[in-house]
Amino acid sequence: MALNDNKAGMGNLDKERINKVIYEMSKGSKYYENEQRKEEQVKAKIAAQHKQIQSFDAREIEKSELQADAMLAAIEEMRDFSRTIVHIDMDAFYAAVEMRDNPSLKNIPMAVGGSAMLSTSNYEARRFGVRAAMPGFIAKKLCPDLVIVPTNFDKYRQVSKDVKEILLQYDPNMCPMSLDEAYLDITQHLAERKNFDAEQKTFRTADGEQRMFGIAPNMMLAKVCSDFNKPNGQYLIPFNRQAVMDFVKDLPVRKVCGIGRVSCSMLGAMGVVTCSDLFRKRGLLLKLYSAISFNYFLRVSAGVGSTSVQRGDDRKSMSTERTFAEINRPAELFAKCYELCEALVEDLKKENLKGKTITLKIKTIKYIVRTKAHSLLNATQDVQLLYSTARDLLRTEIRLCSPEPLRLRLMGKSRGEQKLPFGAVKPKTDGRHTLLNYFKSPK
DNA sequence: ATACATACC
DNA sequence: CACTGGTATGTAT
Repeated sequence: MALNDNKAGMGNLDKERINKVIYEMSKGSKYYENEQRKEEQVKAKIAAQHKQIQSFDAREIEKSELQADAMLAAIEEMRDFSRTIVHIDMDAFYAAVEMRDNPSLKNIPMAVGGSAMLSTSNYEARRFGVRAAMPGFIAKKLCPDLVIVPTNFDKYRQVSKDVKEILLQYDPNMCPMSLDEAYLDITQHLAERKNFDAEQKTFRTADGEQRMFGIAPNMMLAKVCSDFNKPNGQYLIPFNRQAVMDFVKDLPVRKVCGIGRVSCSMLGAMGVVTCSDLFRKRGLLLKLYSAISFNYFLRVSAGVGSTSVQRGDDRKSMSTERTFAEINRPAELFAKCYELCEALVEDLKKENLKGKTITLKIKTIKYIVRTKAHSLLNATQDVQLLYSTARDLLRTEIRLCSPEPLRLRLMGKSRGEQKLPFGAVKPKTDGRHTLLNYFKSPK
């Protein structure tokens, strides 16, 4: 429940005061109670892990270490310095666009979002501890002069599109991860530019946005780099093994994309804080984690990541969800359910897609989240069929609750991709957490 | 296949 | 007045 200071712009602020304000605003709320419940769950997981660790003997761990070393040798084989990968990240993107369009916002603390939730904040606001994913009303407590500008996605989409146009000149296979970040493989671009100084690569865009670059031999490292030297900095990891190992040596695992708050505490509980700790504890980690996770940890410890920048295949799911003031009367719950089906179908039709697995997501006023899914025999984009499926799932939930009412604050629908029958399996060069990837046959 | 958790922006 | 919304993926059953 404390301030997340993993990100940039939070260097010299009064964390203690900020955390106190956040706590005062949150404590006693249903939200806070749920967060505490979740924290307890994580603690339980750590305790279970601890118990498991105590059941291992030293010889087992040594054996696992040897096995891990063999895996590491295979990873080392795949180490590749032939590509130059760039990760670009538009700093405080939404806020930057708003400041561009209204310069009077430039020198005052400002954030984009609403009183319920902020998407991002400018650097003035960050000085007060105001940051992305913070509710606006808490931000206002931290910084009473904060100006909150409503989100204007269409505008950000347009700017994002303009920037992508430019990036495409550097890499036609450029891979956007969101409106404000992308990976590029500029190997080809560099080869075509003679006398190009690798240490002085710069991108020029006409938009005036600030942006960060990470330049490295792979995507994992490039992403970490782009977070260095904020704001508007760039950071390059030299293309040799020693430089990579030096970089990774003291790098906190939390900085690595894919290792979040929970994984970080689980690892921390066994003394793994930096990437080199992942190597140090490889014997133990092999025994504790799945093959997928362990392989990923080993790669991180070696500073090895994907070198293939390419857009993913088709989308795998599409969803719509909405938060609202409590609803508990069945008639209203069903009406909301129908409304969401309509909204989802509208989105499906925009992309001419159908769904096979319908998932109903609900969040109670205590913030408990439940999902119920049902797979149809055939994919559909028909509102009535979607609704009748979702309605049945909702009815079951209402009955399970009764005679108490089902008291909700959120409802959502999603549709899972129709599984295509003729998928071939191909080995994936990398993947954050996956070893295998499924090829989808074209529609 | 289903449910739930984690992670990312 | 008030703690999002969208997508992917891992883990467990």
